[in-house]
Amino acid sequence: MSLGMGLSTGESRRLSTTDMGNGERSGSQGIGLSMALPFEISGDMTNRLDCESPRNSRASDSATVASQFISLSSNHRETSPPRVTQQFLENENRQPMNLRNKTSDQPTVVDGSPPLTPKRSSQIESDLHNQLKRTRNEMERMMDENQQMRKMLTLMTAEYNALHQHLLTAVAQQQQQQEAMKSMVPQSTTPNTGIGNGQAQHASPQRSFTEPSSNSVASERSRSPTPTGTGLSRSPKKSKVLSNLSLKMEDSSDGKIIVQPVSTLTSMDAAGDRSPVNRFQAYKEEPQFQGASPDRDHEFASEAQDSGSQEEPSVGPEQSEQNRWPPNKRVKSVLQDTSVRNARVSVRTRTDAPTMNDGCQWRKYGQKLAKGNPCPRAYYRCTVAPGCPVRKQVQRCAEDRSILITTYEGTHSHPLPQGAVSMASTTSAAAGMLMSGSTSSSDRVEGLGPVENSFSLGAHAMPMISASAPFPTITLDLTNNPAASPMHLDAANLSRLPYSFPTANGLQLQPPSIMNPVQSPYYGVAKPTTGAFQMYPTNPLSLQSQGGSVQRPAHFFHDSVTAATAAITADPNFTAALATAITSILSSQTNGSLMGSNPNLGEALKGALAGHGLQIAAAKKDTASQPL
DNA sequence: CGTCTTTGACCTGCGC
DNA sequence: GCGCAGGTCAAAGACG
Repeated sequence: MSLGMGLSTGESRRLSTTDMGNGERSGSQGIGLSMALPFEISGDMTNRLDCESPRNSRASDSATVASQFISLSSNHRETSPPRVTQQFLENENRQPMNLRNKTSDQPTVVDGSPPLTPKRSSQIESDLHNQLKRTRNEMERMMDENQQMRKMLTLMTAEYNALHQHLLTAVAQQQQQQEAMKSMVPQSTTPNTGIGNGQAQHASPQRSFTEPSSNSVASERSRSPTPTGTGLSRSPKKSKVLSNLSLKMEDSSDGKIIVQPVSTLTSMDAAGDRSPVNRFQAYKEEPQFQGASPDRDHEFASEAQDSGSQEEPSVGPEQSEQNRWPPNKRVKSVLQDTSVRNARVSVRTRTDAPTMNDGCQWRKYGQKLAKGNPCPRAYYRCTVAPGCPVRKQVQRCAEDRSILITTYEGTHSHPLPQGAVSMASTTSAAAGMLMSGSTSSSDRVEGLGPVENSFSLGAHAMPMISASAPFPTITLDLTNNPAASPMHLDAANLSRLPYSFPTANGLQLQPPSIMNPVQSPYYGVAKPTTGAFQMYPTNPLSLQSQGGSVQRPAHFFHDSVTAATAAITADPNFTAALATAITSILSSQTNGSLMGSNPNLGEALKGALAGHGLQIAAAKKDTASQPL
């Protein structure tokens, strides 16, 4: 910002004073200050003339003032309008001289000079009268100038304020971008957001946004007697290194972070034939950020040498690299930002089964009694692939023990089994949306305290983004579907569900054709408020947070489709998640599920989405999908 | 015998 | 610094 823009009146005074040369400042501080600021000139001069002229019309003073003003004006020609200065100089030079002549005459009377004749006296009187008249005119003109200057000052002040606001806004935006970048940097290296069936891509060593795709050494340890050495121990050093790593990546990023949904393919074979999973990928516009970052790789490689764990022959290079990382450290150090690390997707289902059959294989590695819940919490690790970092926690709801709460965390580093794709893609989309967090406008969730990555939630908002934990959690509540209670929820059944997809924006998502406020567990009304959405629940039972501590009133808000449409189209993250969820639904077409029984539904959905600029990825899991 | 589960101990972060 | 709670480890036992 230039100096002129940032100058308030006070600053002008200060800077102008310091701008002055020493000579000018030494003898005329008071005047100098007023002279230095062009906007103050008229007022000060008016006062000075008003006071000094009648009372003490000493020519020397006036001459001094004039000379001072000359010197000061020459020092502030940038800020003093030349026209005013020039006029003032002319008048000022003229006046003192006249006054001096007049005053110099007075002593002659006292000193016994020749007495004034009446003619001369009247002449002097008329001169004085003229002088007074001229001075008054000058004063009026100066006052006009003063007014104009003040107007200018007002305008400049307004301009300054506007620019200042711009500056503040720009700074705030820059900070937000940096924050977003911070949270997106891990994603940029890990397109496999959430628990989707993303497979590590060779082109870009990837790490989960929740944890950096560790090949769980601990898991390997349990299977192999080979000691993994000191690398397994929790080491603060690694945390610091990785913390620096994040910063490093951030610092080196000058370009613009782009967050966009990316639909990639995962493969069951080595070539990479993958099922469609919608993922949010933040990447730099610079190509190197889409791939491996040399610096990052170097960091990882050097650290990996320290850990000294073994490399799984069957896994890819990036995975083997990850193998060398103690899983705990990767979770807690790479992702220093709480909005980035440990994003979770919680699925609430009503089932009697001990765990939800989501198509994956899990190995229980721990059980703990959590406070406030008599039901123990079980910890599972994905065992589909040896190094898969995905973990899940299974716990029954304290209030309703028929409800099973399954919380997923991490990214599968392997192709998912056929039956796990639907769940994975859904939770992946939810996690991706959660991590995108673009519409965060509220820091608090009702009754849940501060949220790192919460979303717009009004007084009656539904905290589907759970903030009870220090990790951002998105909850997919599937408990209120009558058909789902009780039911054994497997992947196929999940696909058949009339989707109740509470998004990170708090907008309940359901396929349009089944979005029925009566039948559906939720009826979400999207309200585009300041770029975010508010969700108004209709069924309190469906609103149990994971902690079960939030009681929310049931409200029916039958808003217009227009509002929902506007809300949907306003948020690219939501649209992406919407497309993903629907894609997941459509993918079940091949299984003869909901969509299969309603062949027109798919086309209707596609048409509806196309109307919003969305495309539906290929439904078949083994075929390539199109980017959303 | 290999794999999985159980469970007490340990580690870490956080609040006071 | 201490205690608490969540999360993880890893030895021991169970099971096929």
